[in-house]
Amino acid sequence: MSRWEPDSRGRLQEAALALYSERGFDQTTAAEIAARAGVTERTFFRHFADKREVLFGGSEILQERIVSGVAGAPTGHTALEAVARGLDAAAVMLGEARRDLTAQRQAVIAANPDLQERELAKLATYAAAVAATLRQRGVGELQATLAAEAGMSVLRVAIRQWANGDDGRSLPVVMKASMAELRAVTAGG
Amino acid sequence: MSRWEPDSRGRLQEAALALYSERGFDQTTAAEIAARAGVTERTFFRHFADKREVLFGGSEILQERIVSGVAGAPTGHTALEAVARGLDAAAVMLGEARRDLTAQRQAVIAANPDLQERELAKLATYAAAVAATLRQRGVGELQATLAAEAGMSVLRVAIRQWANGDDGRSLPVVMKASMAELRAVTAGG
DNA sequence: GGGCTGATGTCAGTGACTGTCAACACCGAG
DNA sequence: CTCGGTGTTGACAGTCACTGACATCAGCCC
Repeated sequence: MSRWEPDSRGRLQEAALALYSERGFDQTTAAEIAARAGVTERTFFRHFADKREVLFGGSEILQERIVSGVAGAPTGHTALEAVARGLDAAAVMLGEARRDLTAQRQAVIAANPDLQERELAKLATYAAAVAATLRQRGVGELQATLAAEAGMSVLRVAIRQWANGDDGRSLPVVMKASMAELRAVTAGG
Repeated sequence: MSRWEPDSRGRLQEAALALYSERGFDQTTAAEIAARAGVTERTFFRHFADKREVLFGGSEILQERIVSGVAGAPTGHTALEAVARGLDAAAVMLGEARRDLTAQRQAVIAANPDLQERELAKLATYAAAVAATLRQRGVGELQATLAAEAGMSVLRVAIRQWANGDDGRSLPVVMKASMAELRAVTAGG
């Protein structure tokens, strides 16, 4: 048997989500999260760069999925069509997660400005990666940036709608509908 | 004569921009900024909520200009056309600022992830205000959000291009060109 | 003159985050 | 099997962002 329980990182993520939900982000100290996970505060900061990052564990993987989706789009696709492919990939991955956990996480983020900042930063990172991928496909710098950022806006509103659970539509369906709205609004609607 | 020099807020902003440029954001303490401005650290935090906020002094005014531009658009205008009006207003206001100072500020922000997060948050605030204004004009929630966020993407890329000073175009002109790119990319280009 | 207000100074305190060193389970080489 | 390297964690001290509470004092109104 190990000297320590395994997966301290995962326990820290669970503990943080629970405590942030119960008391709120500001009223939770890193030491409390660590204690709940059975480790020390120092270990918390070895796994996560700061108090916010613990809520964004899977973001690298999600980014990779999105980029792969964009890169895998047929050559004939326009920039926005390629972005839509990436969003489909994201929707599939996120749709596999438990919607209640996603909703809980979104609620925590919505309750705190610092966490909202971090989420925006993550989406901006995705957008930059998508834009770089589009450029490799021959899209101009400016159009690549705009298409990628518009796509991330679509991603955000779709996730918000889906997590709210107002309707029974799956995330991929909501995502496609949101993308259609973007096309409508910029087409002159 | 006053007990203290007037405009401590303005002096703090100047001192912060200078020190952030010289040493970098992380290598500058709030106490150092305060000392350079001739006040105490406590006074710094009375004027600015945190170390980052000192770089975003005029954001409320800019937001007001953008919203006024959107609200003042003719009734017949589409959502995106109204957003373009707001961007024009922003371009006029920002275009009056010294481009070198804007470039210096952008360079400081570009060099630090925390400052980039704050900038994204400011743009998101503008987007939310614009979306609310669009909704008052009868635009649906989803389209209002997407049009507003796409507009803020245009604002960001236009400011970046203008601050870089690669060409001699004025900010309003760059802004219009960027908006045209957005229309092109979502129209199927 | 006297009290009120607003901006500032002073000081103590909390908590986020970091650097450093030690401890110890694990694992591969010999 | 033993030994040394490796990876994860604990322990501890330290810096700095940020806050709350109270004192100070110029300007203003009466």
